[in-house]
Amino acid sequence: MTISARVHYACLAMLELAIRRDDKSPVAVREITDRHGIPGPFLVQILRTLRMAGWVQSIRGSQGGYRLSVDPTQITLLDIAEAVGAQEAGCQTEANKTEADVILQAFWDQAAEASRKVLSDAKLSDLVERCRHGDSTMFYI
Amino acid sequence: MTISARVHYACLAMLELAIRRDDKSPVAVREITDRHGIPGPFLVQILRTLRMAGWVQSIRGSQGGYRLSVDPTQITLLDIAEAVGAQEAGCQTEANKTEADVILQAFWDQAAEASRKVLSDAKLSDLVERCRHGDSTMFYI
DNA sequence: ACTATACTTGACTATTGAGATCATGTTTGT
DNA sequence: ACAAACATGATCTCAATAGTCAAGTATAGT
Repeated sequence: MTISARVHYACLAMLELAIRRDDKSPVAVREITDRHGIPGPFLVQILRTLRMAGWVQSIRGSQGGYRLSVDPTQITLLDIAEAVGAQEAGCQTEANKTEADVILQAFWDQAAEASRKVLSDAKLSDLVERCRHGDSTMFYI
Repeated sequence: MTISARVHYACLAMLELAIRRDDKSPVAVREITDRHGIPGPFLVQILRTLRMAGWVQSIRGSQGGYRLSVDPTQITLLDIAEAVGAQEAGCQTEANKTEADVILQAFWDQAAEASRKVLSDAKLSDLVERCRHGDSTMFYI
């Protein structure tokens, strides 16, 4: 599971929208790019993907912007990463013929699964909480 | 932890050399490439890296080849992957300024650590055993 | 109705790194 | 001497990521 800038940006945007989901007015793209230093048109591209996934809603026109349209407890970092196209870490060599290939592949799969597990345990709502409490300290295993 | 073809090939080569470490004569590059369908010059490039890591020894001249020069119980898949340059999955955006950045980064790190853990538990000697017993079935957690 | 603001869409460019190859040189067994 | 086999560095191709541009559409506020 490779975390590209695209994935990171997508998560930042979702987090921002989740934090401000009770605002009266929607969040403008500009506000997100300014706060996090994301290239504007690039974020728009990413938001489009998120909209097609049904997770954000866009409001056009002046005073427009984006709004979260799902329950933050139902979305995980893994969901977001996969939606914007993080690719599997599994090194799929076309035809695994030899036994050694198969054995190694099993480990690659297992490693990929381990990181997927971490990300699928991270609910968007948890991140919101963490941001609200200014709790940027993490507990590693 | 992205598993590139380079990493996969490196592990295949190390595994092959580990299996045949008690052979009288060294293993020729040609034998490895033939068995696993690895592009010849590419494998040579990888073997050079492994030699510089001190894990294989090259014997020049006719009847030459490669030989494992370390104890297979001391080398893990993670070691090999890092030696040939698997890059961290951690998406290091130059300056993590905002708190959201820091919080997300912690998850990327944690995910990377999870897959590193899997690979660091896989000793080369274990793989050799598995190959010897024709045991290509894996036990997922 | 006009206009500024802000999202929509699709095409486009640039940079990077992985994967792979080539040519030429060096070493060594027979 | 000859051939087999490794050594080394340069080079090439291709795809994906990161990022840009331009022309268009919708809406709020006046």
